[in-house]
Amino acid sequence: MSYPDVGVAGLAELLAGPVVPAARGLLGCRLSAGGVTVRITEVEAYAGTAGDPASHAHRGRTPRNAVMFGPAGHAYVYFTYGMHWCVNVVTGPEGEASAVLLRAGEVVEGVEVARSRRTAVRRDADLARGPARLCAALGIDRTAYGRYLLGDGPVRLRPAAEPVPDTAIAAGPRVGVTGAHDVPWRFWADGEPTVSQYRRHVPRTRR
DNA sequence: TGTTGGATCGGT
DNA sequence: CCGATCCAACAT
Repeated sequence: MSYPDVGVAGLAELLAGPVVPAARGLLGCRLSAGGVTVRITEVEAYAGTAGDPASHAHRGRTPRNAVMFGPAGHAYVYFTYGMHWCVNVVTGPEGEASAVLLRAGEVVEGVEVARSRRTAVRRDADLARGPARLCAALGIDRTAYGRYLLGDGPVRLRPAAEPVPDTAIAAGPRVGVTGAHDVPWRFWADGEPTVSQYRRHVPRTRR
């Protein structure tokens, strides 16, 4: 199965631009890896060093976030909470370090494979409902770090078969971030059962 | 070299 | 609500 080059080129152009339109445009796009394809239903935009305290690139370039400073269309994969992987699509021009976190998706191909990686799941809608669950369903880990997503590699991002219309996109504060609660940079396809549950960030007091 | 807490999840 | 479980980032 292949997609028209013109669609991929259009997506590349979108990702090379400002992060908020890129985030909105990623809704409905398809991400394939490890024998599973998801239709993206929820994302979050992160600005680079440009005053976004929630961004992993906020304090400048480090080995972990280095790929964010490169060209758009590459995967920024990070490990968190000692056990989970999450994936972002790098956006904007080189040096800007903006990215879009893929928070949730609907599994549209490879449901059985996804289920084999997510054995605790009951409903199909929960297979990729949450950023770490999405990576688990697709088998994405550190080996996907820095990969270009619009080529013929093992992790592929493709344009939406049916783009999510602007009127069907809801927005709200980002999940799990310590500050910037007033910035509505979480976007989701309204009414989708695959969208992750909103949890306000609660700092831990003890360990 | 040591300390701290995180763009989470699943079970209770 | 809590515990799991690693490691990046920063302080010393």
